[in-house]
Amino acid sequence: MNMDEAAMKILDSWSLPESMFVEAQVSLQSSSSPESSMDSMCSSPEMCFSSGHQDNGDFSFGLSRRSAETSAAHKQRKPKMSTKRRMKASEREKMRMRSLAEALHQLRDYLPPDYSKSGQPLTKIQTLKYTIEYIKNLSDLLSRA
DNA sequence: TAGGCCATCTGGTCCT
DNA sequence: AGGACCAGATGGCCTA
Repeated sequence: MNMDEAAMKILDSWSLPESMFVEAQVSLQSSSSPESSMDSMCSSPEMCFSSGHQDNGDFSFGLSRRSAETSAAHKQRKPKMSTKRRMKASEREKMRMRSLAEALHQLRDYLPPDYSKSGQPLTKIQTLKYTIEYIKNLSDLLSRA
């Protein structure tokens, strides 16, 4: 396989300006002002995004480390959080997940269009997987240069 | 209609 | 004590 071709392919799509970083930071900031932004951005879950779908999910991380702990913990109940504290925690969690989603959306913009051939936007998982692949390709390229 | 994706809520642990 | 993080549950939307 011709390395120059590969290089051109990758580098051609590596055309996002630095301003993307600025934009990213601005939007992250704007989405992190708690009360004000919380429902202006998404008054309901469905309003937020409904991105395209194309599953390919053979994702098997070792994610079950807590199952044993939690089942044990169920037996020894902690006193419940106060409603106020629970609500605050929910808000924070919502913001945290939104900034995560926002970051993923931005990350998606950095991937070459080749990765979304279907014309539909990449899912979160696809974005992560393709990003890994993309970085691998770039590293490979650099190491051979 | 089933299945995938997503946002949100919740209760748990860990850390400061 | 309270914030951050995590994972399971839930319900809505969308597409094949």
